[in-house]
Amino acid sequence: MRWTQTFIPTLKETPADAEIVSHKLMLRAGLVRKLTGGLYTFLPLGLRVLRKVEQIVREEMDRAGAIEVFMPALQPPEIWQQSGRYVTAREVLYKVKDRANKEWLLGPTHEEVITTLVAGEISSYRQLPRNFYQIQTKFRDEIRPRFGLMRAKEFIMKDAYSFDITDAAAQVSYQKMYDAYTRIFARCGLRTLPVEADTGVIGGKFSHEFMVPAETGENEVVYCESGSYAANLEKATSRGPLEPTPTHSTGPAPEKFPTPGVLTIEALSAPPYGVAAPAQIKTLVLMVKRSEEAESEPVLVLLRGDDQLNEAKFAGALGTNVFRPATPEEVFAVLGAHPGSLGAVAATLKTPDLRVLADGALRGAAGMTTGANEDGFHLRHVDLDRDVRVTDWADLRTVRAGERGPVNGQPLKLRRAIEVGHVFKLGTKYSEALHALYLDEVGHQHPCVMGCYGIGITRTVQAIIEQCNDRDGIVWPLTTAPFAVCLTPLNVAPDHPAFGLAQTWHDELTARGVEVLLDDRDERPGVKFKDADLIGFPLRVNLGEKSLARGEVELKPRREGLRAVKVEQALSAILEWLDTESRRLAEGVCQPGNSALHDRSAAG
RNA sequence: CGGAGCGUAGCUCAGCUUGGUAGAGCGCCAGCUUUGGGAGCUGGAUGUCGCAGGUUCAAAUCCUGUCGCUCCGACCA
Repeated sequence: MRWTQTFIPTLKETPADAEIVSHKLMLRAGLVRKLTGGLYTFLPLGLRVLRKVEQIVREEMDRAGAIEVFMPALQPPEIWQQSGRYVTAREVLYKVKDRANKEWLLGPTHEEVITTLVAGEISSYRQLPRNFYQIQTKFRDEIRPRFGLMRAKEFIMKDAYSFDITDAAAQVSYQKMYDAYTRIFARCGLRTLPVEADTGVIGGKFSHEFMVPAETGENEVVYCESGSYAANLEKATSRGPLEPTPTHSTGPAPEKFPTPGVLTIEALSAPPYGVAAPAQIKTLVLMVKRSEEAESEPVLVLLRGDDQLNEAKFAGALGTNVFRPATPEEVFAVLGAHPGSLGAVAATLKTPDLRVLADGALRGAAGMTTGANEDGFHLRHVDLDRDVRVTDWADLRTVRAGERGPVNGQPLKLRRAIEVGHVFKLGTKYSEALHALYLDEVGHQHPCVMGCYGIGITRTVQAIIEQCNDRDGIVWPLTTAPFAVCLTPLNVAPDHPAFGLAQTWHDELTARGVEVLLDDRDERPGVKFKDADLIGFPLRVNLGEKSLARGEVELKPRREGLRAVKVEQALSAILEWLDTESRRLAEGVCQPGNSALHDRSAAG
């Protein structure tokens, strides 16, 4: 390909609406252009990268035995009503109407469609297992699209759905996808960290997210250096807070004492009270909706004073994710006091059958201090077991860095990350709702056990840029670069030897299957060098008069120094470099332990 | 949806406080010079100042409304 024959609008200056480095570089390198918030046009270079990631995904999905299909993006609302998600997912659903005023949905995902297909086509255990996948545009009415392709209204996703006869078989399908994902991201040149993920209200422990460590990520992951534990913060557990919870009773009964104006844990831990945060009980009031029709009902949540509620864990413990903090008015109605003076001591409760969820870190807690449900007063000498009627115990706290990991007690670390893939064991939720049933050997009917597996293709493209860049621009891994080689003749006069040579090599390399871009622009060398570095071609070859006079050209790998080679050896040197580089990447694929934890230093 | 900020040339931005002929740099076009890390000089083209109202002799500037974008939060199969 010749530079002047394609369209590569690079920018010297950063567009004002880009915030993170990958977004800036995508725009500056001419990979994409914004149509409007959350909607982007892929320009030729961006499209080439996109196709490369798609191809890697396709090859690994095929290798893992998945079957490619292509489903409609436009979907009938009926199947969403059948699965129940017409209501639960309503906030992300784009709805359109046809001329007969019938409503249609733009698919944010395809569980309903694939399950409907399987329901009609598969009826025997002999036809299972099956894993169908597609690469397709998804539509989600994101409340706040941001960071370019990271969170968009329309994006490309690879989604796969497995159907098995038993739970055990579904686990095998799950593991195949997990392994395929590990290979996919390694081949893309991404260092990812698979973490245990929240399974939400569906429950179960089979969900992993593939995370790209990056300060700009929207997720937080918890991990330990030994690699024995890694989880999304929403899911992460530990052996508990570092500071122990007091367990020695300090008095025979709770004692009320005045605390005028004290509304926070901090205020109560300061003089003159001096009650350490771990010796306080934090009381939260949440309004929970058990079903669409039900009224919100209050639930008390007890945490240690220095802990934060983990809402995902709370949702899991409750079996619903429809809840919100109570308003001060609701709080007063329930407890007779305002936030700052709340507590769960049974004797102070107006409603004895109020549901009380307590975090495990409070087990056996004694000599604690908490609100008295009377504005301006607290209670001390509170013993959990003696004074509080806890309905349910659960792990509800958010893990903090430094705590001991659940697996081998190693200290936990926290860092931000971008989610690029998610594997999830679904169970029978959709197969039951949409009747994807099979007959077993003895003629009994069962719902298929399902799994779903997503990769954000467009997000992966940007994640690669976020991880592989330097001061001068993008540093593409060879496997996902828009072109492997950029030939840069410094003179493009038709009869100039540099240009002639570049054209010959371009044709020669192209014939050998190498993806070459010939920079045939009549620009000064500085412009060409800057653009090539900005876009980040793995290898640049400079053909200039000075070195040609010595019978040489220059090989400039994007992340290595300049190297002069004799003209007659140049082609084989280029091919050899590409060969070495692709072997180097392939080795990375074979070592999935290529720890994503140790960032930057090993980056491009 | 709550909070904050921004909409002026293709891009980055100044001008707005204190109303009075629409600006700079880059890019673009032409010419000359230059030619190994975003060249120099000369000349040129380019704007309903996001949109709609209002105030005023006069609005990019002040007021009201509205739309869009960005960030923080809430939300997020």
